[in-house]
Amino acid sequence: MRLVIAQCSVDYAGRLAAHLPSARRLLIVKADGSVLVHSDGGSYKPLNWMSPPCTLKEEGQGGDALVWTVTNKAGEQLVIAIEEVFHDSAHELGVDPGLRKDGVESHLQALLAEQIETLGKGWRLIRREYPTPIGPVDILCRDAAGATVAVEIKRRGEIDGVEQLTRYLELLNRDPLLAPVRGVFAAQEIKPQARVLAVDRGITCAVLDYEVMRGRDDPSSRLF
Amino acid sequence: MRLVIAQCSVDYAGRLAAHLPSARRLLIVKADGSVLVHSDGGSYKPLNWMSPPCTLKEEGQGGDALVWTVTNKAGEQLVIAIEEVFHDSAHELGVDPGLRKDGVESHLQALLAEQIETLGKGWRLIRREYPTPIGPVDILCRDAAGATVAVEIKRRGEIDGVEQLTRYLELLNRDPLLAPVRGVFAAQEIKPQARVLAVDRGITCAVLDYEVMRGRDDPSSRLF
DNA sequence: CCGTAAATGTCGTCG
DNA sequence: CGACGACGTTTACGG
Repeated sequence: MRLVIAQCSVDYAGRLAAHLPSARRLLIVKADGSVLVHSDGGSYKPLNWMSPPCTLKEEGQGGDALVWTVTNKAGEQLVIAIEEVFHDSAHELGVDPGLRKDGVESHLQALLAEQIETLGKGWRLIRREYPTPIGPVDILCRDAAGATVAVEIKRRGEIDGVEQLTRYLELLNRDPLLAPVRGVFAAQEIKPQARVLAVDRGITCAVLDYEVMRGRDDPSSRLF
Repeated sequence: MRLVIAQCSVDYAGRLAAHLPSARRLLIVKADGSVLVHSDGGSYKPLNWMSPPCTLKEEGQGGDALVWTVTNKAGEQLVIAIEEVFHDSAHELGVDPGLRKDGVESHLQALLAEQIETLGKGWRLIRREYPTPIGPVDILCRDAAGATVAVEIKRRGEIDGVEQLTRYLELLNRDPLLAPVRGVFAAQEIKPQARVLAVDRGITCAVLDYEVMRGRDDPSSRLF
């Protein structure tokens, strides 16, 4: 990894065109050739960048002036005109062992499938990821009376999720072996507008308590 | 901006829990206190990070060992345990003038409004960003026969966009001065599932060629 | 400040 | 390799 602090201007020509006027910035060149241009604020997103795989060509322009041209397979180009370099260092980092995550939707889905009676006493799981032509339904199950229920799970329940569940319900209800199928929209948090839309469509809302569900979980299935 | 190359392990506890085993990594501390943890590969996204506003607390553990604790307003924490430091430098960068973009959806919308006959001979623009209670319709126009048409524009046409247009159409069709209103889903690229859904709902799909439209553009309206 | 829509989204997963 | 959905999405924009 190479770190450069430099006064530079940047142009990107690819999926769109973008331009950065001259200023002092951090340039990062990673081992895979990718380049990031960071300012001293904003957030984790660089001002500009080129994703790997790509190649960096460095050309002198006389004096301190340099031009870096970064090109990827698709022909997208990032051109960095360097006026002055204030810092330039290289470092060996090696391969990163990578990130372990816990608490995402897939885990919520696994927990709810295990503990389907969270939604109602006597409920039984049919299957997770029940396939339909427009994609899998998170959970398909039967309530105590034997009626089919489709469950859509989100970490944060917003309008999109209600739309998604609505599409599944429309499709599932065309299947005479399953119909009538009703819907449950389950999330750790449900936005007011999503709840209004769900209720308007006859969909039940269920707020899930991740910590409680995790507490009831079989510990062998935990990540760490 | 401070740049540190260090052997470190990282834990994040916030919206989810995440852990990074010990490895050599780049740590960036920006002027606003935000922290990025980068490996020597991947892409522009850090392995882990804390967005501003946040505060960094640095504590010695004896020897080279250090612990950085980064906390934000919501109580989310990023804990970086540093075993060994290989590089540590600070740099003044100043405020960045920011990025200028060209070729995003707003530009596509402007071009299509200018060249509305791309969608059909004799079509006339009513207006861009036609307001409705649930948000503005990208373009409202009339076809050669004088029938109202609502156009939703995307760079990449996916299911979300069809849903969005469907909501607009439902609303617009309640207005007796406009009804019947039909829909056109216009994008540089339309995904198969989005096309299926659109056609099923009687929405016409139109694939836009940005380069061709740009060639026909009035150059005075360009950003640069 | 909240809600919605866009993004050079990026990233995983599954066909 | 493409399609699809999640994301600590982040970010910009409007009310």
